[in-house]
Amino acid sequence: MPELPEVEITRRNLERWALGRRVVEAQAEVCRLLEGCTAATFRKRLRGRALEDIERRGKYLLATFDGDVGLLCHLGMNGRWLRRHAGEHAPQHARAVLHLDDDQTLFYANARLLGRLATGPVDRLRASPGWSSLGVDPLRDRFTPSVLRSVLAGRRAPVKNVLMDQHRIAGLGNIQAAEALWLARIHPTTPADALDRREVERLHRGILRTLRDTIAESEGDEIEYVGEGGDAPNPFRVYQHEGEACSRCGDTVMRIRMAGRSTFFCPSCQPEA
DNA sequence: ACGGATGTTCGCGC
DNA sequence: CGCGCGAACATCCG
Repeated sequence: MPELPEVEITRRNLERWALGRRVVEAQAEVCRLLEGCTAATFRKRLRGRALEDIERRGKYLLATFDGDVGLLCHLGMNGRWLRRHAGEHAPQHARAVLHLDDDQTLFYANARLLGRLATGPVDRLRASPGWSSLGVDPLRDRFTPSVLRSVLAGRRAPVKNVLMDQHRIAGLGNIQAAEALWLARIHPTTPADALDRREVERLHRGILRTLRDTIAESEGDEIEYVGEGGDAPNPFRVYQHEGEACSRCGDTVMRIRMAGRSTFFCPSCQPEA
């Protein structure tokens, strides 16, 4: 499920589970997620290291261990970090494992192998293309309406596509972009540089609101998940609500295709320019 | 069975 | 250089 909110939840989980803990054993499956290191170097670099910091930028996670060892991680479309206690079985599609010094085990599971796992000196990981080319992170960096205006400036492309361009603004994906645009009452195909000041301000608020609300929502889920899981209802405002009534105006939510992705919007609340 | 899925990267045509 | 598009990746779910 990973866009910025889920990656942030993952970061908090890892921090809570493992900050200050030592990795007593590490393994990784040889697959295309593993970048620039073999299963042997993965193990050698991480074994014996204590986790000192876990940070997020956009949809990337960077864990720092003592001895200047880093683990850079992208969850792709399906990736997750899960915790298991001693004796519990590994999750499906576990691709990497960190055994901690308190008998907990952390699993990186990823069914589709979309994503990335890289180890190495922290500075080298920070300089790698994925991390170093990220745009402004709305929850981490200084993110004001004027910063957003400069992100959108000079872009004729549809505003939704620009919002999903990780090199410009990092962390929004197909869901969060749709949600932010609905909150801001802006049609997704509007050329980015056609937004006026008021619209940019609404979009700025919409981005922060959907990210914060989704994070809060996911935290609530975690608690409920411990018990039993029925199917949670769609927590989003327009995403995947095609054919249903817009919760704001009652008109029918539409779906169009943009750059190969389903794009949901309300034709009344988000009129085409 | 078929189509679509929360991501990124690459090649192609313009 | 930049943009839109489609494909590719491998699996799951409805």
